Order: sequence, then C-alpha cells, then structure tokens
Amino acid sequence: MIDQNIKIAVDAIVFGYEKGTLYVLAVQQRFGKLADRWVLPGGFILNDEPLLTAVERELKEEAGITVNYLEQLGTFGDDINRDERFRVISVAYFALVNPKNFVLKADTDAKDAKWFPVAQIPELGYDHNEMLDMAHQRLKSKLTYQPIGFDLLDQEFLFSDLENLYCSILERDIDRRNFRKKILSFGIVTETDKVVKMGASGRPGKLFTFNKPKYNQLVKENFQFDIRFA
Amino acid sequence: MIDQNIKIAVDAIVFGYEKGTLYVLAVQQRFGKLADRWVLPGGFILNDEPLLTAVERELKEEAGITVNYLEQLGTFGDDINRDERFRVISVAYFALVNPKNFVLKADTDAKDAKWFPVAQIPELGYDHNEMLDMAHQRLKSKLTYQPIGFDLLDQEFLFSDLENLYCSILERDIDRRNFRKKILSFGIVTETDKVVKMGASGRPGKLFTFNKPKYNQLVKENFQFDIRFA
DNA sequence: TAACTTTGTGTTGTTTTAACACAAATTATA
DNA sequence: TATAATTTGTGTTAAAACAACACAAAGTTA
Repeated sequence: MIDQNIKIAVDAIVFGYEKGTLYVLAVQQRFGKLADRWVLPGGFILNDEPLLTAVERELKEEAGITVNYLEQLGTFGDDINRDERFRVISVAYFALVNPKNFVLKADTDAKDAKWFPVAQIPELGYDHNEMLDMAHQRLKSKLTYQPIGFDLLDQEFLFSDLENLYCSILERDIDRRNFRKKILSFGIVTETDKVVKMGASGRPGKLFTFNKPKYNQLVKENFQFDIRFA
Repeated sequence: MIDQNIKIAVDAIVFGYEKGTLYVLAVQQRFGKLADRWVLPGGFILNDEPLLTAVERELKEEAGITVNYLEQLGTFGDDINRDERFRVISVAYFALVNPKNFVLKADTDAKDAKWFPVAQIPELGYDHNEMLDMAHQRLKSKLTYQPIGFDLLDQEFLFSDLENLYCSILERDIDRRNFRKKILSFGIVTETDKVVKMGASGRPGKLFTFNKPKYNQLVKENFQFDIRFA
C-alpha cells in the first residue's frame, strides 16, 4: 500500500503589462506560518477538480481575475519544508492578463493582492521566486515564437504599443520599420479605421487588432510565428 | 484541514534510436487492474524523494536503464479513474538513451520491458498515449533548437548517422551538404582521426564526437543551436 | 574488372535580415 | 500664431543566410 503524505497545490505566475512595465501578481497571505508574506496566488486542489480549473478558481478567489492565457509551466516538488504537516508538490501555471480589465480584490484566503513590477519583486514565500524566474524566462522566449503579446494588450492597440511591449519585455532595441514590416507581413494584425490621438503629443496613430481566427487558420497551414532580431 | 485523497506518480517517456527507427520504452504491468497491459515506466514517489530521483529509480527498477537526458515534460492530473482507491496525478518526464548501452531487464513491478517503434506503439494503459504524443512532439521540436540528438547516438558516430537521425525523426529530407556545413560551422562536433568501414559497402567515413564542454561554453557566450531547413 | 555503394566537397541564385533618414500630423510652448 | 517638440508612417540597400544542385574518391560486391 502507498503511504504517501503529500498534498498537491497549484500556483500561478500572472503577468500584466502597462506602459512599458511588466508586472506580476502576488498575494499577501492571511494565515499559516507565512502570514503577511507575499506569495504567488495559488492553493490546494480539490479531489475531483482538474488542475486548470483549480488555478482559475484560485485566481478568482484570491484576486478576482480571469486570465487571457494560461498554460502549465512545470511542477515544483522538492520544497519539502513548505508545510510541517506534509510535503507539498505544486504545479505552476503561466498566465497573461491585461491589468486594465480588472480591479484586484483579495477575497478568501488572501489579505491583499497586488501588482509588483517584475524588476522589483520582493522575496516571496516558498520557492516562488524560482517559479517566477522560470516563468519570466518562458515569457521572454515564447514572445518570440508565439503571438502571446496580444494577450497583454488592449484589444485595439497602437503599433507603438506592440513595439514597446517587445522592447521592454525583451530588454532590447527594435528597429521600428523592420518590426512593423515583419509583423504586417504575417497578415495576422489588422488595421482598423480608428485613429487615436493618444493623449500625448504627436501625430495620431491608427489602431490595430490581432486577428486570432486568421492566425489559427495560418497555423493549420504550417505557419510559424517567429520574430527575433536585433 | 485539507482532505485530499490524491497520490503522485512519475512516468517516463524514454526514447531510443537505432538504425533509422525511433523507439520508446514500455513495460508490461504485473499487478493491478491493468495487469498484462503495456504502460510507460513509472510509479509512485516516496515521501521524501525528489521527483527526478523517483524517475531515475523507477527506470532502474523497471527496466534496468540509466538515461542520457532527462527533463520534465508536464503534469497530467485529470485521469481521475486511473485507480479506484484515489486520484493519481502524474508528472511525466522526457528521456533519451542509447539502447545499445543497456540490456533491458524487467525487475520489481514489471513483468517485461520492451522497446516499441514509436510508429507502432500499441494502446497503452492510463493516459499514456497522450503523454507519448506530447513527448514525441517535444522531441521533434527540441531536436531543432537543442543538440539533444547526440544523446541518442554512440559517443563516436558517422556524419551520416547524425543526418539519418534528423531525417527519420523529423520525417523529412535533408540536403547532406547543407546539413554538414551548418553543423560543422557551429564548432561543437569534432572530427576524430578514426575511420570506419561500417560493415556495409562504400567508402569508409570518419568518426565524429559531440564536444559538450565546447557547446556549454558557447551557450554562455549566447550561442543558439538552431537547425531547421528543408 | 565493372558495377555498386557510401563519403566528401563548392558554387550560385534567391531570400531574409540589418541598418539607416526624412516627411507628415499633431500638441506644447514661446 | 509661429516655432519647437513629439509621435506616426514609410523604402532602399548592402550583407548574411539559405536552398538547390553534381561529381570525384574510396571502398565493397558481383
């Protein structure tokens, strides 16, 4: 007979982006030996609950959000001292959301929920900094070969928004003309006829949208999104 | 209090390659409701055992092998009916080995252990066909951006071996001259002065080796292995 | 010894990438 | 209200990477 004394949790690394800054969602623990510490949102799964459902539930409960993109990141199982009562193995999920779409509200277990700039994240509880690093790495590399940047932006965006997102997350300069040429050549970004004056000074720009059905169709025809350059 | 009734297992998708054919390791179950069925090697983890250690132990126990390459593939948690007594969540690992280095021997729990050509895999127990598909996909894509093919070959190999490995796993033709040029340009494959006459007819070829320290050094200098072409 | 098999090697046209600058439309400021 | 400042929008060109292609050399088999 198996005498495992291990519990399964899910945790989420939720990235948000706004005005050139990449944020990650953390919650402040209300109970337990890490009360008051900031950790990634997450919690134990229910007996008959699929893993994905568990993450979505926790995000709803602890921060009041629903994400745009969610995928499994990896399972972190060796943090044996997370809880005195049992070993905890955690399945970490990578998620993207547009922070503008929600007002964070801590609910059940969480005392508070907050966006931290990734560059200024404090020391988190458990092995959550390690998870965050891995997720941050995943975001950077995935940005180059999957069109996930759009999940961080408004539905309609300026080309400069998209460009700045790539610049700031990948931490390098991008040639505006080459970037635009490449993205437009894919045919997955559509120009709307709306023009916006941005609030700031300068010439107004057109708004664009990501054409997801078109992208899905192209993928079926073996299209490979890929954008890497200096 | 948490009343989870879930157990954690690890499973491994172990690929082997020989003479143009890709194989995967399966074991035949001795006990339980799936007795006699073929499944991927794996089993429950011990309370204080790291996940990686658990996979290595199971591979040793069930098939008598030690792999060349091992990385986490993903966690499959929704196969709620795997066992009547409790839900099982399984962390799947992706592994590569040179089959020549071992004689398979089923040991503790397994009745038999066997290499199946991936193209002719039978229906496996649990959700193991799904895991295999995902691992197969991972192998194909990873082959193009990480030098993992060498973990499937002998330490010394003919250039044609490497080329055939790529051809057969990626299921496409490769231009021999362009392939060789590209691989050699990386500087991570060294020509030995041994010449081998292959057993078959034809001009003897030089043996090559993968220079892993050199590769690791290049990676530090931002080198990116990448080989995709028609 | 002729036929067959496998290794080894270079060139060229095409495509992709990288580098680069200025005019147009608006807002802010003097 | 003119001038400066800001942001959008757009093409060309040189360099690098890629794709396509064929034949001689060294051995084995018939």
